[in-house]
Amino acid sequence: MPHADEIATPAPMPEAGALALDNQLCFAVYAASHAFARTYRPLLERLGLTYPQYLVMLVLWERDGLTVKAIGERLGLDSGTLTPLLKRLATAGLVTRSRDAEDERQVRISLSDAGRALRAEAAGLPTVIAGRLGLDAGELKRLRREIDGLRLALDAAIEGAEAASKTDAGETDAVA
Amino acid sequence: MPHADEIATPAPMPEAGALALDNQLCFAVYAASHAFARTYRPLLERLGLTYPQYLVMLVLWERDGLTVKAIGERLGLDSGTLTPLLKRLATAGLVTRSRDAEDERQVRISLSDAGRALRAEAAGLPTVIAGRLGLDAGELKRLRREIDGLRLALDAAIEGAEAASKTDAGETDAVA
DNA sequence: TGCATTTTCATTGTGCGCAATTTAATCGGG
DNA sequence: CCCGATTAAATTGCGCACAATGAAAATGCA
Repeated sequence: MPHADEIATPAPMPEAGALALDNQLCFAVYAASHAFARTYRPLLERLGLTYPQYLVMLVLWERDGLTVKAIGERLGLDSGTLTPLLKRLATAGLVTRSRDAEDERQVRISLSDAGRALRAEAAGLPTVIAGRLGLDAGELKRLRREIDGLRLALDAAIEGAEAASKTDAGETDAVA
Repeated sequence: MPHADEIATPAPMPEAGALALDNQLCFAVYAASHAFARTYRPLLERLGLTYPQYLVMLVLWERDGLTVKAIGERLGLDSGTLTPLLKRLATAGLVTRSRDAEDERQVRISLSDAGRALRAEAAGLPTVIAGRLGLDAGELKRLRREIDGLRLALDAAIEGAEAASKTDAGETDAVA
């Protein structure tokens, strides 16, 4: 190798570090998302659910009988992800899948009795997680809104992203 | 296509909603993480990288010649994820994989010339994303730290999570 | 009405992400 | 020095996540 970099000092690049991992907001979000999933996993395992399946159940507990498309819009997932996931939920006996009689293109997802009953089992989960975070309800709400703002800004920017080659990045040299 | 299919099933659960999707901090983080990935994807495609591959490159650009284990600790990934990913990076000619002579168990990942050169191509990416977020550097830094705090709190709580059956969740009935 | 277009879901293929297991190398106590 | 325990990667299996494609049903417009 050209340089003997086995010496103690790290950082071969003394540069400011727009590319520094620890400065990346995207990595913080990526890592936090995995941390949530890791935290939920053992709790959801007792309910026989994966984390994405839990999200689908949250949607259905709010409004039963949605179409695959409606669930997908709520969660930002497409049929390629949802179709096999919903089939697994159906195999587990938590939902039923049936073609809509009025529009045979649509598949409606309905909770079974077991699926409805699972809601009580899951009711305590968010509070357990919130407790581990050590934040009060107000802080959690504020943070959630800020992070929702990130998603909204990114999704809004995706529209016309390829249309605009003009760098509208502005003058911030901040790091995301 | 207007709505008009909502006749049959109005909201079955009028309850306050610790389980309401829109109250879930975890879902906000989950959705934001996917939004970042969706935003980066077309930009990274030009570099021939996926988003996780980009994270590995960020790590290697900070310090070359790390072991698989060290990369995994930095990113929170295990060899089951990293081994095939690193093989793809090697196939793409961005890194080389070699057994450590001192400890044959370890595999060291070293940047190729092409891998080092790619750094310049990626240098502008974070600023592009930051521009789309419409936040200044200070806001980005504050948010990143708060979200890092979430990950730290969750990871800390994972230790002894199954050991402690006592609910030390405190008195908040907030929602995560 | 006829037919192209659009919508909805399913399918295929690639690439994570992680649990569980395997293999090989190293370490450590007797 | 030997042998069990530990460690690092690799492997296997399953479940997302998403692009691309396909098929069937509904829509719309000449």
